[in-house]
Amino acid sequence: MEYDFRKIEQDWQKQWKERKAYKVSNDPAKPKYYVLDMFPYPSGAGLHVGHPLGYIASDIYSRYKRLKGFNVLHPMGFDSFGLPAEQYALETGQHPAETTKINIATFKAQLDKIGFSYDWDREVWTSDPAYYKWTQWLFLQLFNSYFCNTQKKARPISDLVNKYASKGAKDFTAEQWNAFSKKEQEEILMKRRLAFSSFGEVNWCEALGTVLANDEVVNGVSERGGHPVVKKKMRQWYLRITSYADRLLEGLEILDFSDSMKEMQKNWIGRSEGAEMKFKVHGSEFDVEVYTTRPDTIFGVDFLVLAPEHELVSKITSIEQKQAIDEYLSYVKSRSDRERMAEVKQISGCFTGAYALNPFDGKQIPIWIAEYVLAGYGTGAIMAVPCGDQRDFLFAKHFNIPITNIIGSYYNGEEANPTKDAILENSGFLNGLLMKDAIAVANNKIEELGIGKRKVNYRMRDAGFSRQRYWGEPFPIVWKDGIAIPLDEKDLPLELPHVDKYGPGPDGEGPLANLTDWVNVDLSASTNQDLSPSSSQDLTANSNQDLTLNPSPKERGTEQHSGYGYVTSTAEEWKHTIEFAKQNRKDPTAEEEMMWQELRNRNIDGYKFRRQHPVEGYIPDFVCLEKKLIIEIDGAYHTEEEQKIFDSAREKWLNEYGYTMIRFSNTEIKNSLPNVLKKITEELSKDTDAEKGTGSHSPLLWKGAGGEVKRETSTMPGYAGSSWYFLRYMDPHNDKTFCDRKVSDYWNQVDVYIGGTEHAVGHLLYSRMWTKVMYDLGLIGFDEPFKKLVNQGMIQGSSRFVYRVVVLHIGSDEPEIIFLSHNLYIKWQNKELDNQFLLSKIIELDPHIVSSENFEQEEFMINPIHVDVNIVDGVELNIDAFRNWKPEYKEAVFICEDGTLNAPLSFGEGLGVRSNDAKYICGVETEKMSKSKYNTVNPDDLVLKYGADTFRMYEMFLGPVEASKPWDTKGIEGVHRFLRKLWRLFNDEIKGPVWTSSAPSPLERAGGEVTDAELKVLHRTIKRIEEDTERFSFNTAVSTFMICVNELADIKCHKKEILQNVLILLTPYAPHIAAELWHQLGNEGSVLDAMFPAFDAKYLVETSKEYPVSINGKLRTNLVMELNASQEEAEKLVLANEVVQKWLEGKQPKKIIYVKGKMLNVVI
RNA sequence: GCCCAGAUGGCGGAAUUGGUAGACGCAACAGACUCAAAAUCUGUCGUUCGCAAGGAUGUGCAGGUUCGAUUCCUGUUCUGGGCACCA
Repeated sequence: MEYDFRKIEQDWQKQWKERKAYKVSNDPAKPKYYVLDMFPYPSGAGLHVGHPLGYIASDIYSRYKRLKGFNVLHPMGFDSFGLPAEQYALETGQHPAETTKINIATFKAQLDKIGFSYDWDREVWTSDPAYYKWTQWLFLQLFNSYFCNTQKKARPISDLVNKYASKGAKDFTAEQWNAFSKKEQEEILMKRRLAFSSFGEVNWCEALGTVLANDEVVNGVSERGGHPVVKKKMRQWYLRITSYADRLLEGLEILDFSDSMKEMQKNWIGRSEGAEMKFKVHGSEFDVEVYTTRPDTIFGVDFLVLAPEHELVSKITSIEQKQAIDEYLSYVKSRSDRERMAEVKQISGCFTGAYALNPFDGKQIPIWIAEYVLAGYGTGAIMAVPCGDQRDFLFAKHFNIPITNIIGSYYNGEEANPTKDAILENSGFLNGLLMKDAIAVANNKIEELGIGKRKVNYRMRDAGFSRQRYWGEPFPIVWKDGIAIPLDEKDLPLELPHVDKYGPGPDGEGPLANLTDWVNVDLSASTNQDLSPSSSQDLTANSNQDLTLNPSPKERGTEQHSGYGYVTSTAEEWKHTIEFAKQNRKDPTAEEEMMWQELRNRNIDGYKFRRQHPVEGYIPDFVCLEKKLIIEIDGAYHTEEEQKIFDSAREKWLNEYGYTMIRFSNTEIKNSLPNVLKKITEELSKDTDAEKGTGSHSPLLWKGAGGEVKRETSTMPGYAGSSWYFLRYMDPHNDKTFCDRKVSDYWNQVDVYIGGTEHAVGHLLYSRMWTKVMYDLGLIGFDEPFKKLVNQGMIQGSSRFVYRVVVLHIGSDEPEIIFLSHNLYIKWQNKELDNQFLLSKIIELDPHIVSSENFEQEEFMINPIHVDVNIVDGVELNIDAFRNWKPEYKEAVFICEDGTLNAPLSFGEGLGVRSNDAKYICGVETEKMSKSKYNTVNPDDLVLKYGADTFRMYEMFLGPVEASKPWDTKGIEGVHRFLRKLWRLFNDEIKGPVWTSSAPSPLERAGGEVTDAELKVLHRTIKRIEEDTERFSFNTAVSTFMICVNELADIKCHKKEILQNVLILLTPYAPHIAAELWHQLGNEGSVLDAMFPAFDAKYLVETSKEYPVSINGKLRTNLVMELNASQEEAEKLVLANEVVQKWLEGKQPKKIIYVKGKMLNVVI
């Protein structure tokens, strides 16, 4: 009987499905074990052999745990929101929901063929509304929580509100709090929420009108189209992960993650201890605050460096340096942080013309700006100590800044020395101190003088949580009066509306912004009638403050508000504003009217202006929204001192939102209108909207500021759904809560989590943070999601090449398509093979070609071309398959390894294969697996050809799970042979089963009593398989199985008592064949639930051993003796040994080392 | 640039606390069976000297510790991975 794996696998898969063999119940009576894979993103390309590696490993482990008696949760689902589906939709117009569905179906079909033990009843998709309802709900928990710095944990924001209302805070009293407008209160609360909204920089591409991900930006231009990309500030959502920095760091210590993984996370969090310190700017009111980890070097500071984006840059730059600084800023603008970090060696910077004063000795220190200082870290400014920091050193050298040496001979003038072991010199009160000790002394002094304080900094920043994209979870947030209001829980899920176009919305918003009907929330339709933040209902928001609202020049009042002059924020105020705007339009001054006629009629440079159009709570005279240019005409109303203050406050406010303001006097309008228009044109041509300033127009605040209720149009990023999915598997169908607490208490942490290293800092950190928040809020009972993490390595592609010979300027019309075999190509490259050889081959192919006179002068080029790895057997090309591969290769001619030609029959006789040795050998290179390199291998093909069991075992046999390795299909035969050999222990391929249930007794069936030798093989195998499986060493486990089967075959063991135990061991690895043979043996129950055989050491006990005997550490011979021989006995035997005697040459050994059970070493 | 991991035959890899380097498999070679092929089985298989017995040498490179180092230490070269809008 043959091993018909196709039938066997189909039958068993069908049976398991029908019997729900993988159904998992939440059974608290049994011990639990949770094995989880990182769920895949269902890409359109389907699976290649690299994907299942981790899945097979986890499947083996969970099946193994099941045999060990655990209730094993081993689910699978899909991370089905994401950019590729949206990109595909943009290109093809197909809705992501549709393509996602199709892709998932393909994935599942492919996975099922491999025979995984998933309970598909627990499948989750992140893009399923029933799932993302709870993603949105959890987002709201984050939104409604803050991080309590005393308790170091998340608490409901209502606690904070109560505290503010009763006790106030550092910056305000309870009375002040209660007097704040609702908007002011909300702004303060927003600064504490764990999910919060704020302005942040994004990669903005003007040409595409959209925000781009970092990897969509290459060298400052968009990956698609190559359009310029700049940094732009936009309102974004964030998670306050920085609050959890310390806990995320501490948590690592108890986790069973690889060191490199922990290191990556530590590095990412990037905790550093240091001090913040203020330097006075000479002759100005400003201070530069720097962050340093080395306050001990304070007397070595030779200059300060600000990040180019630092807010002080414009304020302290001297008139002489202004142009240089502006030029430098525009150079910096288009470069991303990553580029800036990548090109550290390129030194650039610019002197601001300003000087700071060293707080200790009053020394004047030049202030520079340079891109090596990043705005986002520390204070965005550093004190540069060239003798101690290499970057500062190079900078100083490059710009000829004198260097102060404070470390004596430790500094050699050639490079900086970051030592902490030097005794300080030239360092005022720190002189004579060891640097290490001086740090604390300096810190104390800084704090004592009140010029700074100790400060812990983190490289990690708060996690950007919004994307201006379509295919993600919509935020359960609406905006009203500039306040973010969460939807009520009963309005969840907020379903992603259907769109027809996937292009960006206006002003850099996502595609959802195009859906006007969806964005504008109809209040009457909402169940959340009052639309107030649910957790701050006890807010005694004082929104009816007696503010004079008119922001127009004419009736501007005198009260200040928010420190900016007037801000229109409440609906009530907004109504007034709009009324005023209308009024103003009807009642323009003569100058305004003149200006309007020009602006409207001229339509300057194609830009459209509006007059009396409300912007950010103000009504400017004229505004070009596209360019964010505001034109104000100073009328008779702007003479008073107070008005001037308001004007500047207003300008400041508007600048923060990215607006530029130019002012003209009425006289200018009347007398020199052409000049005015020229100025406007200049202003318009200056720089684009996007390149402008650090502030920016905020579409969201803007849209929601008008009293209307507008939906948030951003969507959540990919990691939103994946941050908590491991909990949903536990209780996937619960529509009352995200996961019942009882259920999560039972399944608890994921015991083993398997996935790639690419998620080391993204998904894993976010997921850990969410878990901690959920724990703090009492939603779950553990604060780390994954107990143990196993990283599967990448499987690389193994590319194959053919070498095409190209003859330049050949006389013939149609050049022949000729390929040169690999080793000949190498010889040709090394000039060991000349063109004459190639020539002779071409002449052999087509004698007529000789007529071409200049032929001997022709030049040759040989191009390596990727060839489909699937039509290459090892390195030998399947020539016929190649000719059929692509139409242009139909008539391909090969110069084979032995130099003979292989041409298609149509070329005439004598040009076919000349000998058996005429093989075409391909070149090999290891590269990333990708379609374009024709090196992908589809698991389906392999399963079809060899079966799922072979495929599973072969993937494991390739090498350690954690290691990256190239795929090579060739070796799969060996594993397949092993399974067939196993099969033959049970079945004679001709005579049929070795063992049949009709035979009278087990002993007769298989030839007698079980022998010690057989038991020894079995128990050694049990021991090794158990150990190897436990430590995820699946490759050695497979080899153990091979050894076991080889040995059983050698001793001709066909006994049920032995073999059925082997089958149980094998079940996790090759479930189908194990089930089939288990069944053939006449066993009743399922092998899936068999009991893992117990290892008994007594079968492995040995009494004697063949000890290796070394002389001076070099192995010379072996010696059989009692395993537990004493030192004396051993020495006696060793000295009596012939070989040892020979090496001793009559001398006495200096020493005889005897390690019991290991070896013997004679030292001469 | 910074951080991390790795380097063992023709190839994938094994060697679990320092103790017989190369398990297991692929490829290759020789042989058996066969008209032949496939399948299967047997043997050889790091390099090198030698008819052999047996030696020398060998885990990226250069050193060190040790009776003994793939394993520990120092330096060095190379390769792979990561460095926040990625599946």
